Amino acid sequence: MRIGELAERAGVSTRTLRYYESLGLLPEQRAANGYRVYGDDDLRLVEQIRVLQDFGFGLEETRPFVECLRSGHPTGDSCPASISVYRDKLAELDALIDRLRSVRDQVGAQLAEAEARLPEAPEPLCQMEGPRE
Amino acid sequence: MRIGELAERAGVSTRTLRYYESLGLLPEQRAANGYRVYGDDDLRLVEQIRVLQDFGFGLEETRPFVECLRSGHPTGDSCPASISVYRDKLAELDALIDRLRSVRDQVGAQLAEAEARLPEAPEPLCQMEGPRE
DNA sequence: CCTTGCCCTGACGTCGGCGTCAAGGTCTAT
DNA sequence: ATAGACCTTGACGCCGACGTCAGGGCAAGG
Repeated sequence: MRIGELAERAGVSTRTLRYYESLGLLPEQRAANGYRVYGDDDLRLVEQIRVLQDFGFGLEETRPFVECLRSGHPTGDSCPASISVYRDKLAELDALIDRLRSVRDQVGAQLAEAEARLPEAPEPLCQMEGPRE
Repeated sequence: MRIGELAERAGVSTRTLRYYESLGLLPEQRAANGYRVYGDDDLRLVEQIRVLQDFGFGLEETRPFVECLRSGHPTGDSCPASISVYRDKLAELDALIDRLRSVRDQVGAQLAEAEARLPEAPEPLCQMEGPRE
């Protein structure tokens, strides 16, 4: 399989695949004419990367998972290094969520306060009261 | 007050203040020698920007608040445009928090699953059982 | 031969919020 | 007069994950 097919099957651009390769996430296998050549296992690598990216992982954080897969393990998280990244991410997420909730509450309070100070025309579409015609 | 003093009082760099000015967030008042000149009300502008930034607002989102203050209102959120930004931000925060919670749960589930598949040496510091010496 | 469709490398652009350096002007104190 | 502390503009650098363009090669069909 060449890069275009892998890109389509994985739902990413060829540019993205070349970028992953430049980071060492994808192998550099080439055909005689210089074209990149991939197998089904490489599709699995890209899928693993995408799943983690959807979770908000940076590409560097996907590296342990990718290397785990490439070393023959059945899943990317079959290795201690991947587990460790999971744990770090969980802690990071918890901290972030807490911060965001705090911010949310503060913004909510500010909004309520500001609305209370500005109790003007919530419905500018109200009717005129003058005589009709 | 010149830019260095305002920067120190506001707890930001002079570069930051010039950047704000380039965005039109701060006024462009100059002394005869070309130096920027600020008043206490400008300190309030910067403080307003900083508070909102800590909440995760982008600089463009602080603009309504800044303009509200500059137009003479007692607080930056005394204007409808600011209220509107508050509302948008609240919705954005709620959506983000929901997404993050979902991700957190998924990552947590993946972690649990991976740990279950890899039930090896949780405590590598366990004692050896061979004969001593 | 020519087009079409794939592939290649290299390099600049994007977004936000500045940091940092360069090269110079201004004001104050000694 | 000169040092030192302040100020000015201009411009490049950074981070991440690519998008996009330029300029060219390879392979197959008509």
